[in-house]
Amino acid sequence: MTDQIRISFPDGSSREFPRGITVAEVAAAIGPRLAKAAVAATVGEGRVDLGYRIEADAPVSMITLDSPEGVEIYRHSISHVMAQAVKRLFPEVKFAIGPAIENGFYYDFDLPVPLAPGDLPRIEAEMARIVKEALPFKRLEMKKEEALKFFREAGQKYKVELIEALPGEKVSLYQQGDFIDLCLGPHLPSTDRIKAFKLQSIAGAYWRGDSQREMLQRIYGVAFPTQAELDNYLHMLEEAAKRDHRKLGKELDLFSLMDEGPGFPFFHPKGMILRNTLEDFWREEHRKRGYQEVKTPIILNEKLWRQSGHWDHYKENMYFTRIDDEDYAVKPMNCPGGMLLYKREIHSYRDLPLRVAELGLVHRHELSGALHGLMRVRCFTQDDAHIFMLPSQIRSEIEGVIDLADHIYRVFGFEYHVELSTKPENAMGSDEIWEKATASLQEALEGKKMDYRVNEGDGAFYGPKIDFHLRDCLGRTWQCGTIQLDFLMPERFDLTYVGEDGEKHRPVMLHRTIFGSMERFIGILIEHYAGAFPTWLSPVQVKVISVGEAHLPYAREVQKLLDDHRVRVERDERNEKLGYKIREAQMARIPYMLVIGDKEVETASVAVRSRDRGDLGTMPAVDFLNKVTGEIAGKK
RNA sequence: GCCCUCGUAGCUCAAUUGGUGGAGCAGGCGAUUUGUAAUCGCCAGGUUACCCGUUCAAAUCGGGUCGGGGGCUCCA
Repeated sequence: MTDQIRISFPDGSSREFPRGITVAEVAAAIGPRLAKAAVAATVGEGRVDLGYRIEADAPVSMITLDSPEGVEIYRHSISHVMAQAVKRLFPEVKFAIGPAIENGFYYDFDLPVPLAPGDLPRIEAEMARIVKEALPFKRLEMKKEEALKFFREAGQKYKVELIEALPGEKVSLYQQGDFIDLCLGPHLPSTDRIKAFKLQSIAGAYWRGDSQREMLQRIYGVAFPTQAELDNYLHMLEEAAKRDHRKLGKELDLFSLMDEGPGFPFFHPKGMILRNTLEDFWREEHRKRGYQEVKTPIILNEKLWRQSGHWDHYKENMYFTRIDDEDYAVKPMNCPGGMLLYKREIHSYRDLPLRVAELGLVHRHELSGALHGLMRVRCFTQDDAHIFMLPSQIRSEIEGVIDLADHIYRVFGFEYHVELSTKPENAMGSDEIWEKATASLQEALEGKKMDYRVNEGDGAFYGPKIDFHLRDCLGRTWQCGTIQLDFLMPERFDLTYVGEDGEKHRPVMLHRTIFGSMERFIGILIEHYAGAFPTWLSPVQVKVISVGEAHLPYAREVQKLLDDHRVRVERDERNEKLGYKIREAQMARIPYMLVIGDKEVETASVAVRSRDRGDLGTMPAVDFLNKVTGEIAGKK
C-alpha cells in the first residue's frame, strides 16, 4: 500500500495524487477555473461532495454548474437552505422531502399554521441571510438506529418513515449551521455558492403523493446559477402568461366557461370557426387514408358498460342517469358504441383493416380541482378512431397512425415526444396478452426508428399505449395523440371476422386519437400561436377597412370578391378614424387588413396591412385574393 | 376531492380605520367624415357571487355554499 493513488479523468488522462486527497484539491490541481466552477464530482460510480476524500484509484469527473447535474445539486442545496430558513421562522416545522425539479426546487413541510404568500418574502430574506453566513454543508454518516433515534427525538416523523424504508446499514445526513437533514447528497460546499433564487408559490401536496395521507404545505422556488438566467426565466414566465388560452379565449371571443357548467366549455362563433376548420382538415386527412366516419350516441345502457369493463374500471369517472326505469351511462369513451357498430354485420377478412373514425363527445367526472380552461374539462370531443384488423396487420396499422400523427402535427409546427405506457394495476386480461400487445407497439416504434420513453404502469385498462406529447409555450407537455392496442374488447364483445378458411376469427383493434381532444388541442393552439393564428385557421382572415363614406361601395365589392372565394372577411365601415379601426383589427389578431381609400377605388386595388409585417403596400384586389387563397390552401 | 388563495358593472381594476360603491374600455345617443395601433361630449349600467351571522352600520369581520386561480391526486 503506497501513499499515492491514481486518478483518471474523462479526457483519458490520469495523474497521481496523495491518498486521501479531497475532490476540491484535485480540482484545484487541475486548474483554478475548474476549482471555482466545481460543485461536486463523480468518483467511480457515485456522486460525492467536494470535501470527499479519495482513498483509492478511481475515475473522477468534476460536476460544474454548466452541467444539468451541477444545476440539480445547486437547486437541491437551495431547498435545504429554504428548509433551514423555515425552521428558523417556524421552529415547530416537520420536514418531508425537498428535491430539485425542472427550473427550481420545492420542499414539503408539515406546519401547524397555514403559510400565506406574505410569508414568502420573509423566508426569502432568511434564506438570503443563510447564504451570506456562508455555512459549509457538512456530510455526516450515521447508523440507521442512530439516525432514527436522532429524528425521533426531534419529532421528525416523516424523516423517521423515510429512514425506515431505506436499504443499507448507514444513512447520510447533511448539516449546514445548526440545521441537519437526511439527505443522500451531494451538496454545494457552502451556502454562499447560491446566487439566484426566488420563492414562487405555496401549494398543498399529499405526503408521498397519497391522497389518503397528510396534506403538507409545499413551497416552490425557482433557481438558476446566475441572476441573469433567473431574470430571463421569470421574463419567459410573464410572456407565457400573456398567451394563456383562458385569457386569450376571452379576449378573442373564442370560448367561455360559465359557473353553470364547470368544466363544460361553451364555444362562441369564432371558436366554432377554428374548431370546424380543424375538423375539416382532420376529415380530409382521414378520408385520404381510408377511414370511414361514424357517430355513436352519448347515452347508452349501463349493461353495455358492464360488458366493456368500464363499470369495473372506470365507474368513478362516469355520469349515470335513468331512463324508463333502466340505468344508463353517459359515455366516457367511444369504444363500446364502436363495438356495437362493428357487430351490426358480418365481416370478412377481406374487409380488414376497417378504419372507423368518430368525433365523439365524451363526459368524464374529473375532480373539481383538476379543471383547467380547455386543457382539462369534463366533456370533450375525442378525434377517435377504432381500427379493426387482422393480427398480421398490427404493425402496418400502427405505423400508419404514427405517420398520420406526424403529418398533422407538422402542419402546426409542433415538437413532440413519444411515450410507451405499459400494463397498469387495475388492468383486465392476462400478462401474456399484455406482453404481446406491448411488444407490438414497441416493434412499430422501433420500426419507425422513433425515440421513446417507457411509462411503466400507465396504460389504459384494456391495453398498452403509445402517447404523443406536444410541447407548449410554457414548456409544459400535453398528451394529445394516443395509440392503444387492444386484444380484450374484441374478446368481451365477441367480435369476429370470417377468415380465408371460412372459420370465425377474433380481430385485434386499435383505439387512437391525433388531436386527442378538440378542446385541449384548441387550447394548445391558442397558446402556441399566442392567439395569432395562421391565416387558414383565423376565425376572421381579412378585415376590409374603408377610409371614408365615399369608399363604401368599392369596399363592399372587395368584400364580396373575397367572400365569393370562401375567404372569411369582415368589413369595418364605422364612422371612426382609420387608426382606430386598424388598432381594433390588430388586437383581434386578424391576419390581413385592407385599407380602401381614394387611391384604391381609382385603381381597383387594395392597400394591404399584415398583422405581422405591417404595411405591405398596394396591390390589385385580385392579386390579394390569389395571395390569401394560396395561403389558406397551403395551410399557412 | 384535498391544501392555500381569490370573487366589486359585459371586460380590466379603484373604494382610508367597518361609515351612502368609483374609473377606463366595451355598450347606447349625438357631434366629427377621418390614410395604417385609441376623436370629443352626454347617457345608461352593480341586492359588491350566493346564504346566514356579528355590528347602530358590512364590499370590508366570522361561518357556510357555489365558482375561479396555484398545487396535490388523476388524465385526452
